[in-house]
Amino acid sequence: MPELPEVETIARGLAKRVTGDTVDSVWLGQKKEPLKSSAREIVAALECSRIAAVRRMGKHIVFDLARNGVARAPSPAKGGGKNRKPETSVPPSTPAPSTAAAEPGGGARPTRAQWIVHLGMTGRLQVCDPQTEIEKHTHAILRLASGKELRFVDPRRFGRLSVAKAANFDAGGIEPLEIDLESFIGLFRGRKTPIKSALLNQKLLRGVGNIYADESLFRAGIRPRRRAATITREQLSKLHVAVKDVLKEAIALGGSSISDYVGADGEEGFFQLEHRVYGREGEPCLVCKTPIKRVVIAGRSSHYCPKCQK
DNA sequence: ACTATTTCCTGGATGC
DNA sequence: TGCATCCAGGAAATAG
Repeated sequence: MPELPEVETIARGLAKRVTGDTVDSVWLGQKKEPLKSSAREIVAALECSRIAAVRRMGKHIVFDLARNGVARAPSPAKGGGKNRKPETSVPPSTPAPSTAAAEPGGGARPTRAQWIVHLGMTGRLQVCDPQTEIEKHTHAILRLASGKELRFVDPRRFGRLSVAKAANFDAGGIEPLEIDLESFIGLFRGRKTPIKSALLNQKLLRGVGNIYADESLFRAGIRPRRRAATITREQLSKLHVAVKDVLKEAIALGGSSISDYVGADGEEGFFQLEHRVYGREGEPCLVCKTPIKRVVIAGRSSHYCPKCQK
């Protein structure tokens, strides 16, 4: 379940492998759930674009795309949205025959767009050779000029693909690793919601998920159900540090993972930050030996030490 | 304007 | 062994 540290790790791995490469063609599966933008838009943005950069914003992976502004011929029928048959896809479209090539380059403005990938719970991006067997639940394949393929696989389909045409994707919220103390405290002012819910709210902080929310609250000594507005400045100050520390430690370890996580290459195996409370219901607190409690907040399992956290 | 709850998905774990 | 049930969780949608 990729949260900020895992996404950061994946984005770095992808950046190493595909930056500078060009997307020759795109195949999209027939399942519509993973697509937040239309298939047509996604294909149009990706095909013939160069991957200028790969980076993380919150839990999103952002591919910055660049392309010289040569007017391309309208791509051949993409199944027009409606009557898409199963196994629809975008044909291995060889770049449209020369309609544009003759253009003397005059007024060719570079265009910018972004491909946004959210991995959801089980999403993975693999960089592999074309002959690698296509896994079940593969929803997108980008064929790259280098000969490699970039594939999006997501069994549970909580992941999402979208494009931002003007390269103006807004991930909402503030990066937890960048926020200063006063802004951090300001996020919670006047909020009656449990602090745990506030931490998970991507419009406030972007990138904190269930695991790191629990771990941060443990380190700060705050119970997850505490109403955000009732927490003292002093405690929020501790939380500010705790959130950053937890995320930084996890990034340093290459992202932690529980089950569905696979690295950018598709290889298994990342070190896991030792969880002090997450998933440890009933086990002794590592500080005071009190059994860790589990409650449900906002539909999420929330773990805390009833003695260390107030 | 907020906050709380429900919904979407599949595979793995559990129970009988 | 087989089948049903439950659970995990991010974020959008819905309800209060």
